[in-house]
Amino acid sequence: MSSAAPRTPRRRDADVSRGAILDAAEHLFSQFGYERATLSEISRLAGVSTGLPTYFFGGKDNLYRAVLGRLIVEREARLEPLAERAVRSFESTGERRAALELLISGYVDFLRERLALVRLMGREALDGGRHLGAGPRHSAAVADAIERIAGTSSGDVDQLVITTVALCFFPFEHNDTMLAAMGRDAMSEDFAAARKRHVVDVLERVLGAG
Amino acid sequence: MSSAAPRTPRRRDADVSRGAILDAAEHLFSQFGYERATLSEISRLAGVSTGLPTYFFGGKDNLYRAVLGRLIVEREARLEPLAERAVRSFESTGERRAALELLISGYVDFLRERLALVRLMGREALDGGRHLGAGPRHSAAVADAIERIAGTSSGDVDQLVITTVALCFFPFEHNDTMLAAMGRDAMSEDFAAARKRHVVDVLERVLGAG
DNA sequence: GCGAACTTACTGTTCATTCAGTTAGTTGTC
DNA sequence: GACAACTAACTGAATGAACAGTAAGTTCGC
Repeated sequence: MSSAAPRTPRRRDADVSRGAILDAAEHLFSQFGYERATLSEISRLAGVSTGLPTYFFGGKDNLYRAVLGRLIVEREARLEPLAERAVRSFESTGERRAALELLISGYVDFLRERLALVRLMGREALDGGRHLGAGPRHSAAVADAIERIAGTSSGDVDQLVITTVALCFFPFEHNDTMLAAMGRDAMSEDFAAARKRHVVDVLERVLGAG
Repeated sequence: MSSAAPRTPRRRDADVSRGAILDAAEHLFSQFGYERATLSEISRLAGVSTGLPTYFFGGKDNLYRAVLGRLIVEREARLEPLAERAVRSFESTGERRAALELLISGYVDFLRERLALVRLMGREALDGGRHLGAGPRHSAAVADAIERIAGTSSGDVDQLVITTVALCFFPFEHNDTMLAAMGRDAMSEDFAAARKRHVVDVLERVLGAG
C-alpha cells in the first residue's frame, strides 16, 4: 500500500513531497492570497526546489485547486458525522438546545482549527468562486442539519441557514480587523466558548418562537 | 468652491480626472483585488493615460488607500445620522422593533448600494487590514446604536454587535458562492427585503428575552 | 508664457514556467 | 547479491511576460 510508512525514511518520496508542498501552499495561499503567495516561497517553505510544485501539480492554478480540494474533502469528513449526530440527537430526544450545542460547538471548533478553510472560502467568495467547481460552497451537512432541527415551523429556511453560517464564520473572517478593533480574538479559547453560547442562544430563541 | 460645476466643461480638470480614477479603481479593486487590478486597466476604464493615476496619487498603494478612505468617509456620513435617528426613536418611544427596522433597513440598503465597501472590507480583513490605518474597521455608528438599543440587559454586548454586523454583511460577502449555490441573490430587491425582516426578527427575539 | 495636467515610451523588477541535467530508488538478470 | 538498465523524483538557471513606476516631452487653461 502506497500510504504505508516505510521503516527506513527515503530521501525521495513523492507522497511526502506532495504533502509538504500542499501544506506550504495552504498556509501561504490562505495567509497572503493567490497572487502574493509565490511558488518560490511555497517551495522554500516546503523544503523543495522551485520547479517541483509545477512538476507535481502542473502549475500554480492547479496547486491552488488541489489545496482547496483537500480542504473541502476534510470539511465534509468532519462535518457530516457531526451533523448526523446532532440531527439524531434532536429527533430522538426532541431537545433542541442540546442538538444545537452539539452542532454549533463542533462547527466552530472545526473553523477555528482549520482557519485556512475560512480564509480561502472568503477569498473565493470575493473572487466569484472562480476556483471552486460545482462542489458545495459551504457545508451541505450543516445546512441540512439546521433545516431538520428547525422543522417546518420557521418561514424562510434559507435565511436561517445563511444566518447560522454567518454567525459562525464571520468572527474568524474578520478577526484581524473588526474583532481586533474591539480587543477580541476569535482564536482564543475564551472567545470561542462565548461565541458558541451566543450563537446557540440566538438560534434557540429564533426557533423557539416558530 | 472647487466642486462647483463649471458651465463650460473643461478638457482638463484635475478634480474630474481624480474622480474618474477613483471610480475606476474602486470598481476594479473591489472586483478583482489589489494585485489583479492593474494600473493600466484602471487608467483605461477611467479614460486617462497609464501615467496619470501615479501622477495624482503617487502610486498604486496610495491610490488604493484613497479609494478606501473615500468609502469610509461615505460610510460614516450615511450611517451616523441613521444610527442617531434609530437611537432617538427608541429612546423617545421605547419601541424596539421600530428602531431596529430603521437601523437594519438603512444599513442593509447602504451595503447593497455600496457593495464595493463590503468587498474591500472583506479583502482587508483577509489581508490583516494592512491598508487600513487606525480608522474604524466597521461602522462605529451602527455598533453604538445596537449597544444603546440593547440596553444594559444583555450579557455580552460585543457578541451582539458582531452578530448584527455579521447578519447584514455576510450575504453580500458570500453572494457569489454560498447564495449563488442556494439560487439566491443578495442584490435583488426581494432578497434584501426578506433579509431585513429576518435580521430584525432575530435581533428582536434576542433582545426581547434580555 | 507659465504652470499644471496629461501622455508616451521606457526601465527595472518580479514571477511562473520551462527544461536540460542530476541523483535516488527500483527492477531485472545472471 | 551485485551490477547494469531504467524510471521517477528533483534541481536550479534561463526565459519571457506582465506590470509598477519614471521621466522627458506635449498641450491646455488661465
